Amino acid sequence: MDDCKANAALDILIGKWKPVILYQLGNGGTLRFSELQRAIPDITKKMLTSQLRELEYHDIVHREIYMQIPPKVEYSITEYGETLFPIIELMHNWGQKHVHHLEQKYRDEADQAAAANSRNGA
Amino acid sequence: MDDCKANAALDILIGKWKPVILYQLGNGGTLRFSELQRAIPDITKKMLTSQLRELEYHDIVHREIYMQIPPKVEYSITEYGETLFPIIELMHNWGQKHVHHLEQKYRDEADQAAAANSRNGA
DNA sequence: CTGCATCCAATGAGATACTG
DNA sequence: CAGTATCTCATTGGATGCAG
Repeated sequence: MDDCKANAALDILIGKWKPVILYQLGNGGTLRFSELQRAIPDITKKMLTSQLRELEYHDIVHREIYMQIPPKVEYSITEYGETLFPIIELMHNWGQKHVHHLEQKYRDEADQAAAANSRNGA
Repeated sequence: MDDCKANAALDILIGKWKPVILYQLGNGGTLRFSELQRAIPDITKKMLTSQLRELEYHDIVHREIYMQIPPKVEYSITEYGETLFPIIELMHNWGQKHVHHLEQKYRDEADQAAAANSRNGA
């Protein structure tokens, strides 16, 4: 058979901001919408909303709405969502080594945006 | 520190066909361009080429060119590329469970909604 | 404060035809 | 056989403004 089930996991992580959001929530515990926005300065409201909705759909994050004025909404990782973290950590560690590996291989070449981005983030 | 290094790993797997290609190569060992194409019927030559090039750039697959007529090119996983497989397998297993998890979640919710409806005399 | 609607730019992906 | 070139369409991401 094919390995397309890996795509199921991939789908959840794909999206420019999903890993960062997951990191923030896995770290800060429960965060409000505005706190997330402050923690990830470059994200727009639209993106934050849509990415959160997708994660919510997949039962990775929980959305708690407080019916009050002004509105207050809190996001947190679900218990189920925690099971995703070992994978993220594995990817994180591998990715870290990989950056070195590529650097070594292409020492003199200016490399592409993808690798450059992850370096700039550090 | 942030988790953006996970993106480095993610970048490699992202792309509609990368996981399938990796699966085929991790499985069939060394394959020619045309063999890959036959193994993945829906892929176009363009996509196959571009995805392979990206994987090659990241040193995940090796491209062996035989200078002859007709041309012959063989692709295989590099030793380094092998180190990526534990991650893929983890994602695969998780993804498999996740499909069930989602099915159950949304089936249960549908059931509850149905039950609620009949209670309301709808 | 949280989030939706709209409009727009950039990228990804597919179809088809051509080449050494 | 193993690609490249070009064109088109779909999806994603981003900026801005409005609304409850």
